[in-house]
Parts: sequence; structure tokens; C-alpha cells
Amino acid sequence: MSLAPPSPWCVVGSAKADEPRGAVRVIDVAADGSRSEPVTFAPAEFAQFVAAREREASRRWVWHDTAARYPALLDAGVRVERCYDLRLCHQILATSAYISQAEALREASEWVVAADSAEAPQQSDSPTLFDIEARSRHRTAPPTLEAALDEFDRQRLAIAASHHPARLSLLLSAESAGALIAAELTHAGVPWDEAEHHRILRESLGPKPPLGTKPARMQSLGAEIREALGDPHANIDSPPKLLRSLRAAGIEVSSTSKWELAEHAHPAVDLLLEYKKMARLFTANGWAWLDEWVRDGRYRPTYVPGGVVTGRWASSGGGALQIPRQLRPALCADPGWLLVSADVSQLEPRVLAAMSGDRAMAAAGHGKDLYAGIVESGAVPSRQDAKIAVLGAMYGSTTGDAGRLVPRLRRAFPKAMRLVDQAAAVGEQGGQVTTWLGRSSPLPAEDWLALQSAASLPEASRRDEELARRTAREFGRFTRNFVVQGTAAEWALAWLAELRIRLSAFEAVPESNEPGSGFGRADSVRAPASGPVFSSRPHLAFFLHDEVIVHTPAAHAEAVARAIEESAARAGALLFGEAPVDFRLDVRISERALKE
DNA sequence: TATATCTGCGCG
DNA sequence: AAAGCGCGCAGATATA
Repeated sequence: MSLAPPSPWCVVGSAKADEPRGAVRVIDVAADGSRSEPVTFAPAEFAQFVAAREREASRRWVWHDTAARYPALLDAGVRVERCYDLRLCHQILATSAYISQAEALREASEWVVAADSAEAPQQSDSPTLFDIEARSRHRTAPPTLEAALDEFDRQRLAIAASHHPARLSLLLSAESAGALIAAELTHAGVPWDEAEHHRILRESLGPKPPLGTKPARMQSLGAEIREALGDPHANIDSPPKLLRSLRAAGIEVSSTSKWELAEHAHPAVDLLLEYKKMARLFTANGWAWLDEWVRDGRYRPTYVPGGVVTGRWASSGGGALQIPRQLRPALCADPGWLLVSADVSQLEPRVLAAMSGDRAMAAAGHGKDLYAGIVESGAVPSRQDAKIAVLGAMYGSTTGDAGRLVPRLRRAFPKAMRLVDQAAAVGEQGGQVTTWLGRSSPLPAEDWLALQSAASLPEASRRDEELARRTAREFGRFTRNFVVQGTAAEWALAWLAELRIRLSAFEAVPESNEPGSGFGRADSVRAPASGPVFSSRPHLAFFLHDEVIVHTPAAHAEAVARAIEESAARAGALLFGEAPVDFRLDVRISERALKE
């Protein structure tokens, strides 16, 4: 495991009260801790200063919140190579079990305030691009330079005194790189073919309905459903009312969810399932979504790095993490450009094999589909069984097919299973577990603890005991999954960070859409802007837990595909050294991000 | 009338 | 009611 070479830091804070509003104060901190005199910049000058510094030499920008500082730099055409996000790093360090004395960090409670809880003021009118930007940029007030320096010192001391400074440093670098990437993803946007999206909507839902009404096809389908149920007043959009109508029609369901409905043969059921599919598309990703989230051929969601306790990213607004497969064809490269899509095969079980040092499990996935390898090992008869067993092992299933299959896995891969079983045992006792690089799980809430201690008293009822046991097992399943999901998120961050560095080395290509280039659109309008920083070079366009999509000038596509592969190998080595686990990718080069 | 909670379904 | 983890969002319903 290697650390980044010692390099000067450039700590950034807000100006003092007597200086102009929005001004930025900056100070250099050398590797030996010595500091320069602080300098103050007006916001526009700050971008120029950063650009000049980035041209000189590698530096790490230390600031309170990348999401608050970086978008304006990108808009000014300035890209930053490395940063250290004090807020995200605080979030990790203040709870990490690798930190021996976290008191000083926890006392600096102003750093705990989650920026994502700071919602932008509600806009009642239909949102504009400005609103979208305002939403993603609204943050709590930045700390002064002195406060930033104090926090930076606290964090550096805590890391140096920790049990695993190298792992933590890697995690904090990856987390901070992730924050840069999230801002860059929003800046670049996902290339989105609005015409294709419209075509999909029209094909599934018919013509766009007038504002405030449902598509005609949904309305007529609704009428057919009411007919089939023999209930002219059935309200299909209200689950409780629909449930009553279904039961009145003799369909014995306990909810209106589709997986339960699908088990009943009734003319109304097929129609209803079709209606639900349409309703989902219409409300979640219909014409309204397109109006709100896609501008000039770019979909710009807001990502929230570190937004999930496990370290995964969350998103806020635009539903970036739930783009339905149905809409994947709308994710489409610009003319003359291509998409390089890559997803990791069975990321979480491979991570589990690596972190547990389970050589048998690593071997099962070596050079092939991990589930196929498990079948070959003889542990289970079919690929489907292998998949159910592995997911069941990581999620803590105890019943059904999974409950039957997991014990076989326990025999075949004892080291891997011991790791997740122990994580579950810790959680059931209200304890804390930690990922490979050092992100620790939150402790259970007070009412959870109260429930457990109440159930252990002699006067506790059977119901109390039962409830306590159930919630204990629930928390155990959470910690069981935390170590795997969290470490997988760390691998993915390392992968992204490596890839970002490799992509930045690509030469910019001439604007491919200029008239006469041969790629110009019929209307010869300029290419939809990927933002000033990325309009002429390969850039990350999409990231979803174990999948990335790079948008690249066609000439670079093959090299980008290799860069993605190399980055995956490098991420594996960074986290796990020479552990014999390979992280296999499925890489595709195409115009459209189709998914089988 | 505004806000909180629940249901259902999309993604990994 | 997903048997089993982690999310966000829309719409309906419950609550203040």
C-alpha cells in the first residue's frame, strides 16, 4: 500500500469579517508543517489563482466542502487534481474504530453538521437550471481559514496516532477524490438523447398528455381494470382502496404490490401490472422529469458522496441512482463520441473473498464468473443457487432457498463466511464493525439499547424478548452487510480515482462539432456542452456503485477501455496488495448504454 | 393548509 | 410481503 508522496497543502477558508463577502483566504502548509502568510482573494481571482497553482505543480487543496467550492471553479474552467475534503474526512475519522482518541475530533461538532441536510429554499415555480444549480450548491457557511487549519491539524494528528494510518490515508484520499468526481460528474452531465426518451415515452404511454392529466392509454387501461374488477368506482392509484376492490373481486392479496399480484390468475391482474408499469414510468421518468432534469442534451443529477453510512454515494434530486433499464437507450454519446461502459462482475463477493483471505472463494472467481466457479467447486448445483446463496450470506438470509443454501457455502468457504458471521454477531450485541480501510458502522440508537436491556430484565414478557431478539438480528444483518458493502464502496472509489487520473492524461481533441468537421448535426448547432472542462476530452459521465460510463471522443474509446481495466487492477492492488482476487469487468464500447 | 409517514417500485 | 442489505422519489394518506 503506498501513500501519496509528501506534498504541500493549500488550505482554503473564508475571509475574516472585515474582508469582502465571498472572499477566500488561502495559506500554504509545507510537509514539515511550516506555513506561509495567508493571502485573500476575491472569488473570481481565487479561480485564477487555483488555475495558476495547478499548472505549477501538484498540490492538495484542503477545504471544508468540495461541493461548496468546486462547482464554481469548474464553471470557470478550472480543474483540480487533488483535494482533501475536511467535512467528509471528519465524518469518517470521528467514528472510525481505527482512531484511538477521537474525542478532540468529536468535540469539534461544527464539522459534524451534514451538508446534505442543508436543503435549498423551496422554489414554488417550475424549477429552472438556476434552481438546480442553487440546490446543489447551497451549503452551510464555510469556516474561516483558522477553523479549517485547526480541523486539519486535528485530523492529521488523529491519523498519525491511529492503528492504521496507511489505510485511513488511502480512504480519505479516495473519499476526497470521490467528492471531486461527484462535482465533475454534475458539471459534465450525462449525455442524454431527449428524442430517444420521448420516443420511449410515446411507445409506452402514447402521446404526451395535457398538463395535470394522465396519458390517454393509462386512462383507458384504468377503465378496463375497473370493468374486469366489476367495480366502476375502483381507485387504482390508491393502494388501500385498490386492495379493497381486489378482495371484493375475489383476488386474495394482502397488498397491492406487483410481486404478490403476479401470483394470481385474474383478467384484472395482467391489466393492473401493465398499468403499474406505465404509472411508474409516467410519474418517475416521464415528460415532467425530462423537463426538470435534462437541458441541452445533458442530464445533471446531484450526487452525494458519503451519503450512505456504508460509504456508498447517495443522490439528491433527479434519481440518478435509479435510472430504469428501460431508459438506458436514452443515455447516448454525442455525434463522433462513444460511451465506454464497465461494470464489475460480483463486486461484493469478490471483496469479501479478498478481505477475508478466503483462497477457495478467490479461486472460484479467478478468471471467470464467480457464481459459475462456485458451482464448479461443487458447493451448489446451479448458478442461480450460487447467486442466492452468496447474496443470502451477505444479507443474512435464514429462510427459504437461501436459508437452505447458505450452510453449504459455510462448508465450502469457511473463512469468508466467518467474516460476515462475526460481523453479524457484533451487531447483534450492539457493537461496531469497520470496513477494510476504516469506515466504522454507526452504533445502534438509544431506543434499540433500551429495548435490549428491558428484555433482559426478569420481569420482561415473552413479547419483549421476542421483539428484542428480532431487532438485534436486524442490526446484525446491517453490520453483516456493512463490512462488505462498505469495503466494496472503498474499492469502487479507488477504481474511480485511478480512472480519473488516467483520463486526465488524454489529449483534448479538436471540437468535433464545428462546421465542416464531418460530425456536425443537421442543424449545425454546437455540441451540447459538457461544461467547459470536459467538452473536448474523455470524461466520466455516470457512476452507480459498481458501474461507470465514460463519454469519450471515438478515437480514444479503446484506450479508455484499457484505462478502466488498468484502474480496476490498480484498485485491487491498492486495497488488498497481492491478494489473489481479480476484479473482473464487463466493458462495452457503444453509442448507447443499452443493458441487456 | 403544511408536514410527516407509509406504500410501492426503481437501482445496486 | 420481498424470505435478505443499502438507497430516492412520487403519490396517497395520516397527523398537526
